[in-house]
Parts: sequence; structure tokens; C-alpha cells
Amino acid sequence: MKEKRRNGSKAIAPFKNKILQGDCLDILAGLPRESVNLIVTSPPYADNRKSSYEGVPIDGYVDWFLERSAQFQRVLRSDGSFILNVKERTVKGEKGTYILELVLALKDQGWRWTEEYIWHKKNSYPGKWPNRFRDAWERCLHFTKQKSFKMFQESVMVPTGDWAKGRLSRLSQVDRLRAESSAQNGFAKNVSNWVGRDAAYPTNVLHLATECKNRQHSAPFPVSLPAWFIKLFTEDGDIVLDPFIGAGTTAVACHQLDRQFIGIDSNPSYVALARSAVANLKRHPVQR
Amino acid sequence: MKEKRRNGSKAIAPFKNKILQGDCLDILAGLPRESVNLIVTSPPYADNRKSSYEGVPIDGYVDWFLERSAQFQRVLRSDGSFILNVKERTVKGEKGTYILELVLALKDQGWRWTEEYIWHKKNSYPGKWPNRFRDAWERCLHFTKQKSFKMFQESVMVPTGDWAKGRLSRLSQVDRLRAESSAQNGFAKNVSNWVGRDAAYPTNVLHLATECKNRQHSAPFPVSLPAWFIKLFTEDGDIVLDPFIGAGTTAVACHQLDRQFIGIDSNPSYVALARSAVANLKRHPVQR
DNA sequence: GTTCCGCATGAATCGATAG
DNA sequence: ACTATCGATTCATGCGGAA
Repeated sequence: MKEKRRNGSKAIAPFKNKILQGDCLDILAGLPRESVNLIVTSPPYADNRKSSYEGVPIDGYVDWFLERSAQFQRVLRSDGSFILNVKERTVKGEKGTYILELVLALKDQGWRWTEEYIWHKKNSYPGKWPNRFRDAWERCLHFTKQKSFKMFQESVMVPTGDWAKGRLSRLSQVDRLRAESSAQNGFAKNVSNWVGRDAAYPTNVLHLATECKNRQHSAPFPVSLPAWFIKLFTEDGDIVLDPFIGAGTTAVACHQLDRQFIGIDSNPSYVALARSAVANLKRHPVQR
Repeated sequence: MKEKRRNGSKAIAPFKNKILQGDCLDILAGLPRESVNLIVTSPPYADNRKSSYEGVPIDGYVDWFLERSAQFQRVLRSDGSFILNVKERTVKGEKGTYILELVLALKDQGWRWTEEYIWHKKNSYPGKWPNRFRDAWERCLHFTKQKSFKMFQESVMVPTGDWAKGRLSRLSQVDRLRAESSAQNGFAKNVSNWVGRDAAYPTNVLHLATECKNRQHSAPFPVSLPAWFIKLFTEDGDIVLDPFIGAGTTAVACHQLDRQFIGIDSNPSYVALARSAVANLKRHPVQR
């Protein structure tokens, strides 16, 4: 009641399991405070190209982001987590510092910088240059509001030992690859059954391949990336927010894991893409 | 001659292949400018248990470092590289920001932040904590003085990945016979594309195991870590500086790769350890 | 029904060329 | 001079079609 009065007539229900078109700054203003359990997103990267539709200029990137992360902070539950997948661009042989500045600014905004996970992209973009190698990793910055927060480490345990090895070796090549690269098949979920047998906790380095599908828009990150954090930081039925949902990858992960999602994007074509990704899932439910 | 006058009577010779005891701030003042090809080091971290550790203050870590990196900048050749292996400490569940601040400050000092390599520690320290997983990576920040610098990418090429490996190995069963017996076969032509193609350039993610030697002081990083950067950024006979040499790992790597080293540490017991590590190498030369 | 190859495709980066 | 666009380089992955 008190909560309700503080948020006026705000209610979470109209936002649940929707892909909404607009600037998350505006849309999130309609959400009640402390209403989502996890925010996981990959925001548009700072870009020099002014012609780029979603390109956010490097100058002012931090301020642009802070305005929105203030809303993230309001709508996130106090035991929730905020996962930010970013990587700074290299311009004229020098790495941009706006991500470093953003981390410092988010801390000033009241966020606790709890961890920095490394997403190791096994299949990084090819190329050769005189002064650097291929870029094969991205930051997954973990921020929280409190020192203690919801975390379910057992849900992301990985198989080890002879028992798992034998079982893995008996699987076909395709199944094994699928098990490693995707959380959507039953094999990955059964890993939780191995708790107490031969399962180990992972580290803060995630080894995942990017998905190279021949679609019009390819997902910038694989389903298994948000899925990993969703399993780690939420329970069944929890609400996951992605304020820059792009191709809808986070929504797909939520659907597969029985979490509720709120997806936002300012680009109408991305919104359409995300909506069709969700619709396709409902038509062809994944074997779980 | 001009160079000599500018540096007064400074000469590099007395420093070559020595482990020197003292604060690198003082010792490096005696080196000529532009005299070393590579600086690779893992500096001491400020420890919150004491007011200072090895002379490193907690407050003012950045200022403490900048004073020394000014000397690094002076003694480093203009086509040289500076590799800084660091990882911020986590205090009360929150990650320190002094490394981020250091990167920004080094940029202000005139360094170019060229790259951030990730050292993925394959066998990270075991343990379990309620709100984080095992820490399995460290930053290897790459700074340079100029846009172009010495880099020998071929020296660190790695075997090709699973894709080529798997497909090539599968050839050996039936198809390789066919390829050998019939040169006009179209398939044999395709195989030829892969002949000699067993090595690829690495990425900016290094997969190295930590060394678990039964020493008194465990080396903070394995020989293979400085060795990788030494091979990448220097040639035979070049001079490598480690201003915080600790257990002497960088000197060992230099000895194995026929580079010259200058090692400095303020802690006398570390100096003794590093000196004995080098002495042991000379008694028992490594198979190369 | 499997297994296996061919091919397109990436949150890339640099240097050259064009406006 | 300064910016915008384009081609070259390169390799792990998934998918479609073939054997």
C-alpha cells in the first residue's frame, strides 16, 4: 500500500513480457520502483559516426548513460543485479576511456562495482593489423545496490570429472557442441542434476562463441550469455529488464528459463525483430 | 655523442643483466633515456591491512605510480612497449577503482593506451565465496609512446583452432588416401589450402596456467607470461626492464630468450630470490 | 539417418582513397 | 587539413546440402 502510493498508479503488469518501443529513459519512468530482479543489457556502443541511427557520440556518452542508469537504479530491487556488457572502441590505435569513466561515474551514482566478468569470444572477428591482435573479449560489469544480493551459484555449475567426461564422450559431436554453446537444450539444464556428483563452480571467465547466423540482424551476443546471468541472479518467475534489447536475445533467454522479461529499444526495426524472435519461440517451443 | 651529452655520463652497461636493490624511482634515474626496448612488470598492490606495503601507500597509489612511470617513459625507447600486469583488489565486496584511475592518469602522462590483453589463468586459485566466483583473469595493459612500435606477431603464433584440427584429422581416415592417390581430384586441391596452415595469429586473450612451483615465494605470474610479451615486442639482444621484479620471473624469461634484462626490487629478500633464480639458470641452462 | 564439407558471416581495425 | 567511406585482412562457427 505504502509502496503503491509512493509509485502513484504505477504498475508492473502492463510491462511484463513485452517488447516496448521508445527511449528507456521515458519508458522506465512508468515502472514502479524496486520492481525488477535483474537488469542485463548490452547498450549501444559509443560511435563516432553521426549518421548511425543509434550511435551515441563518445563525448557525452557517460552523461547519456547516467541519466538512464538512474532509472535502472530506481526500478531495480535492492537485492537485484545489473549486468552491463560493453567493450570500448579503438580509435586511431588507441583505446577509448569512456567505459573506465563510466564505471567511476556509476560508482558515484551509488552503484557498487561488485565484479567484472570476462566474456571470452571464442570466435572473434578475424583480421590482421600491424599493432594488435584480434579482439576476443568483452567486459560484463556486475553492479549491485547492496553488499548482499540474490545469487544462485549452483544453477551455473559445470560438469567435471570422469563421470561427466564419460557421459560427454558418449554424446554425438553435435550434441556436445550444442551443450557447450547453448543453454537452450535439455542437456545444459540437466547439469544441475550433477550437483554433488562431479560438478564444479565456474570462474569469472565465460567461454562462449558468438552466434553467426545468416539473419538480417545477427544477435550481438549469444543467448547463452544473458542466460548464464539470468540463471545466476534470478529464480523462476523473476522479472528481467533489458533496456537496450536489440535483437531480443534477452527475451529469448527469459522465455527459455521461465523468467518474465521487459524489453525496450528505441529502434523500431529492432523492436520488430525482437518481437518476432519471441513470437517464433512461442510457436516452436524449445525442448526443455 | 649528442645523446651522451644529454644523459651526462649515464651508461646502460652497468645495469645490464643485473638485479638491483632499491626503489626503481631512484635507480632508473641513473639510466640513459630511451635505453630499454620493453618494460614488463607486475607492480606491488596496495594492501589495506597496513598503511603501506613495500613503500606503496594505499591512498595516493596513482600518484606513487605516476612518479615512477615518468621514469619508465624516460628510459623507454620511442618504439618500445610498456606492459603492466595488474588486477584491482576487492575490498568488502567492492572492486577498487585505482587501476581505472591509473589508466586515465597514465594517458594524461602521455602514454598511449594501445591494448588490454586478458591473462586467463586456467588453473585459478580454488575457493568459494557467497557472492563471487573464483577470479581467473588479470589485466595486461599495453602502453606505448607512439602509434607505431616494434611488434613481431609471427613469434607468438599458435596452432590452429579446433575447427581446422577436427576437420583435418577426419581427413586422415578415408579422404587423405584419395587425395594422395589422385592429384586431379578436386578434393585434393581443397586440402592443399590447409597445407602449412597449422598456425594462426593469437587473440588478445592469453590462456596460461599459473605455475605451482614449490618455492618459498610463489611467483605472481608464470614465466610464460612475460615470455609471451618479450617475444612479441623485442628481438634478440634487446633490453627488457622489470622495475618490480619480485621473484625474478622476467629475468628468467629474458635469459631463456637471449634478451638482456634489468631487474629492480626494493625488497632485499626478493632481490636475493631473483638473483638465485638467475644463478640457477646459468648453472642449469634450459633446453631451447 | 549420419557424417562431413562448402560457404557465408560476424559490436574489428587499419590504411588508403575520396569528398 | 579533416572527415567519411571502402577494401583488405583473417578465422571460428553454424547451417545447408551432399555423400
